Amino acid sequence: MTEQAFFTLTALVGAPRHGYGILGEAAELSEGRVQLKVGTLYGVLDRLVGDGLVELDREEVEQGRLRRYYRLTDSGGIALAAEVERQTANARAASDRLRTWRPARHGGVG
Amino acid sequence: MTEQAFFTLTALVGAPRHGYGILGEAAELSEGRVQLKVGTLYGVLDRLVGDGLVELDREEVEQGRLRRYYRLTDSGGIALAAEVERQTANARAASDRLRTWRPARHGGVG
DNA sequence: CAAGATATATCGGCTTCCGATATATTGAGC
DNA sequence: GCTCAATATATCGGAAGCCGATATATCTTG
Repeated sequence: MTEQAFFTLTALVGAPRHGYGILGEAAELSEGRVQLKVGTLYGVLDRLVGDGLVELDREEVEQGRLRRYYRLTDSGGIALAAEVERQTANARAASDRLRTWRPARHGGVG
Repeated sequence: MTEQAFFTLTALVGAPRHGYGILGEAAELSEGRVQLKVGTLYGVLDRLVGDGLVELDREEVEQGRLRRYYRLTDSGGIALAAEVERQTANARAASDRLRTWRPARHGGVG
């Protein structure tokens, strides 16, 4: 799963959101480590819908502008939870190794 | 940073390794969640060397076969540590949200 | 000689990312 | 009315990156 898909799914946890709203939500929950660009978003959404991880919730017209809301599916929630565990395990594996690593040294004992 | 680059850097923490050895090491430390394929490895290594995150350590001839050992640079270690923090933060953000999510429900209160 | 493991390296197809672009509405400033 | 910016959806093309296939070469097993 790509980081963009990961943030899209996370943005949809709890409440359906429309495309443009996902951008802002992803930026917020990543605290500036934003990865989602408008040129990426709709391709990601199409793929997630195709994979059954996300589905269309409803369409609204707000102040003349169309809003297409998407919703996380059960599969999407499960896939996201699995990805969280995977990333946590990966980060821990690297973190454990880094504890024994000394900066500015190569093989030195310090 | 891609997951393949992440595992390559992690495999090089602590001791220099040659390309083929990185494959096995990455498979071990990911406990089967292996991402690194032989067709990916050398492209990843070239990019990491180009970015200064990894450098050539030495070349050996073991039983007639060339072994090219790579070593993590200081920049590489710092970049890996930053990536670990990033992924940990991402996983936590998603995890926090998922705690409030109920499977097999859409808007239900349970 | 053939097959499999080790070891490096390249190629092409595919997926994905993302800036640019297009379309359309609302609101602010002149 | 016109321009600029924000909101909102959508597509296109270049670029990056992944990975199966392929090539080369050695050693071991049969």
